[in-house]
Amino acid sequence: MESVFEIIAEPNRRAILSLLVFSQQSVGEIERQLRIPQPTVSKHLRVLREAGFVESSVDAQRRLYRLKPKRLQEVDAWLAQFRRFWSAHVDALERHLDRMDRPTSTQRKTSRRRRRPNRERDEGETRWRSN
Amino acid sequence: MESVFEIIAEPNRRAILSLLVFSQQSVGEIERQLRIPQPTVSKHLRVLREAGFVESSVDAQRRLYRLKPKRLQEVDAWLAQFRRFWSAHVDALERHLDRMDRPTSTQRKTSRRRRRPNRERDEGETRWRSN
DNA sequence: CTAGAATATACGTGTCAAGGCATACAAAGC
DNA sequence: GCTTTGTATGCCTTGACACGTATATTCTAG
Repeated sequence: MESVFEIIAEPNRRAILSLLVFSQQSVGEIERQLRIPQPTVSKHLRVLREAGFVESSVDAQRRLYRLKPKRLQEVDAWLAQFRRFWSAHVDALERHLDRMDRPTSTQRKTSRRRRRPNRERDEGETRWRSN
Repeated sequence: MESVFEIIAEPNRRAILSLLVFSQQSVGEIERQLRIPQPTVSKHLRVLREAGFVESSVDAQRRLYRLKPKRLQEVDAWLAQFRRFWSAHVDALERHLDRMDRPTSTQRKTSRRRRRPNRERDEGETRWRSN
C-alpha cells in the first residue's frame, strides 16, 4: 500500500481528507462527524500520516491532524496527462454535434450527413473496420 | 469495486490508461508494450470497460480499446476541493520563508527568531499547545 | 496517586480482488 | 474443413486490507 492511489481508494480515508480540507481536527472530532469507530479512524489516520497525506500535532491528550498537499498533488500530476485528451475529446464532440442534424426549426431539406457505421451505446462494442 | 478510485488503484490499469492516451490499441499491443500476460490484460480491460473508462471496437479478430474521459474527470472533480487548500498552503509557505533567516550575505547580527517548540522531522509529531 | 478521557495498538476474522494457468470462443486464411 | 491468431473466461490460490473487540498507552484533573 505504498502508492498514492491505493491510499485514496478507501472511502473513509477520502472522507477524512475532505474533512481536513476545512481545518485541522482531532481524532474524536473526526470520529463524531463521520460516525466511524475510533480505532478505525486511528488506523486510517496512521496510514495517511505514514503516507504523508497528513501530519499531526499534540495538544494535551488530543492529536490534531491536518492536511499536507504534496501527495494529493501527485494524483493531480498523474491526471495531467489526460487533460490534453479531454480537450481534444470535447472538441471532437463539438464537431460531431455540429455535423448532426438538429431537430429544430428551419430544417435543411435533404442534406442527410453520412451515417457513421453503427453506433450502439454504452458497454457495447462498435463495429469498425471489418472490411 | 465500483468507485473510480478503486479502479485506478491498480498499477496495471493505470499503465493501460496511460498507454491509451496516445491512441487506441489492441489487446495484443497492450500486452506486448506492458509485458503483461494476455489474460491479465483482458481482465483489466474488462474492468475498465465496465467502469466506463474505455470502450472497444471490433476490428477483425482484434479489439481496439480507446479512452473515455468521463470517469477520469470524476477524479479531477474530487481533487478540485483540495486545490484551494494548495494555493493557501503555498502562500503560507512563502510567508514562512519570508520570516526565516536567510543564510545569504548581509546577515543580520543577533536576530534569532523565536524557535518553534521542537521540530522533529518527517512522521514526527509537532508539539503544539501543551500549555 | 487515582480516575477518566483521548488515542493508539494487537489480534482474530471475513471479504475481495489479482494473478497464473488452462481452456473456450471467434474470426481469418489456406 | 482445419489451423492459426487474437481475445475472453473459468477456476483456484494467495495475499491485502478493513473491521470489531479488547487492551495498552499517555496525558489531565482532582
